[in-house]
Amino acid sequence: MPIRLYNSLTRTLVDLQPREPGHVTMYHCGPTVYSSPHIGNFRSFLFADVLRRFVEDQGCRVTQVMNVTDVGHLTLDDIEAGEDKMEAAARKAGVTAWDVAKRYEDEFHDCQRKLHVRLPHHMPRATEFIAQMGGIIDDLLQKGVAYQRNGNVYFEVARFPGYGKLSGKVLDELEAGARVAVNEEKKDPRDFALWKVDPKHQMQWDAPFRDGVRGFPGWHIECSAMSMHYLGPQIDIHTGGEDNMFPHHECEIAQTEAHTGVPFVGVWLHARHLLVDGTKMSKSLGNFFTVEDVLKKGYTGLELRYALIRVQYRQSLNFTLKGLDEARAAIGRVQQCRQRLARIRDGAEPAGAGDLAPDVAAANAAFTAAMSDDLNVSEALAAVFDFVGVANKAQPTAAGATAALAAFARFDDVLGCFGPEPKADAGADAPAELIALLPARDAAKKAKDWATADAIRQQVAAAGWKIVDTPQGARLEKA
RNA sequence: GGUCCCGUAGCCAAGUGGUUAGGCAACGGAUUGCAAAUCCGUCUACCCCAGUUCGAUUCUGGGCGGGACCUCCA
Repeated sequence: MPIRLYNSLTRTLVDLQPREPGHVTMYHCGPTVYSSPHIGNFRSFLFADVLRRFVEDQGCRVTQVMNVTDVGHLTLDDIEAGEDKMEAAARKAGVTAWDVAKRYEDEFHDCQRKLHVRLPHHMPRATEFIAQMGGIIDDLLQKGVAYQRNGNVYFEVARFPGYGKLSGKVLDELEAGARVAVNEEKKDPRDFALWKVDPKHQMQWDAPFRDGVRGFPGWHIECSAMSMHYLGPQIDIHTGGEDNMFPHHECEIAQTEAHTGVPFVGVWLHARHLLVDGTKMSKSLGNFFTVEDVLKKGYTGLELRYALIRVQYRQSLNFTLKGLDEARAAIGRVQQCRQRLARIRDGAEPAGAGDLAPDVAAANAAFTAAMSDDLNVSEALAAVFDFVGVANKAQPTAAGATAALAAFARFDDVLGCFGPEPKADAGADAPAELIALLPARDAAKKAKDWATADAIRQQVAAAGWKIVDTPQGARLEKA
């Protein structure tokens, strides 16, 4: 079944057709490492992760590149002062911009691990691709689509007819009242910087192109350089947050295609921003959460991951604490089901005669269909939960249970939000002294000595576990 | 001002021109010595107004409400 995706460039659903059959190349606009990653960032990154996992699930090899932007961009407040976000963060913390970048890059990777992200094959830093950026700038200058003024290099938008095709921005209607800083150097206000010169800037490099002046790269050029380096001039998929569409991706297209002369990206995908409590997340509203903020509240990475992927990427997702509680309950329902199946498979619980094969096939088909439909995770989850209901009602054979478990393993391989298969004996990891209590509990129950039975239950509960009574005797589960 | 998205039961959220999505919560029941989990049942909705239609939540137009982008932003 082909994977249908919504191409932002054409605003249509298209079948994913990799340039090289069986191999999909993806580039994702990654984090700018000047502050702690927040849940909004990770909605986008988890979307990219789920996309990669599903493409792999469908039998394609994937090569995935995500950049780390460790060169700062101008802040709104500090534009006048010529200070960028990383340098502002560095100044406030009393360290260098390089220190800031390192610290937050580490934090980003830590969050990736905690949210069970399958790591991209390459995660290059912008600062390590200055030479490659220079090569493109040099070429654009030679081709006459870029020009230099006082050392600053600008891309001349008027020389690239396709400018605006992604974002739909009409060239001569970019609102005069908008935040377009007046810049006398530019031939046209829409022209964007490829290289900037500012002696006050901490991060500086000798110009990596002919007749250039020492400075630092513009914001957009890094993605062109890095994607081209790893994936060649044409890539299958490029993702980012919806805010990246303009100007960032528009500029990427312009400079890359002006340089290579061929279409840059097969399918552009943009993730919708999430809302928190129904409104835009912002520090001033007090509804701003970093990944770490959420984990500190006691939620697991899986729970946060579930909450962030459960809505299709093109819909705005309303993130709430209640949603995290729902995620916890939903994951628990799946894991409970898997554990029972594991017990049946391992003979810890009597098997029945049910052959789940048709149900497994139906669930897999429904899941695939949902995910193939522009990554409709909500519908895919519905397929998973429909199957939970079927499995819970069934009395499967050991083979049937095994097949069902394989289906769940597959669902988790794609979504990554349920966790590993629970052990058949969930109490195996319990402290030995608790396990030792179980025979006494069974004996007490048999003797109808409820006082002793309850005392044992309480003792176990105090240690963070719980007793589950079954026809096969009592067993332990993590509370 | 320009461009674009959305409005589904208590909450989250799919989907469809006519046949109860799903999750969470709540309530009732089965099961259990008591529990947990599970199962059964209840709650069965599509912002408002027009239009098209045999029939609209689904299409069209208008309104109201929320949100996004218009060179900080995932």
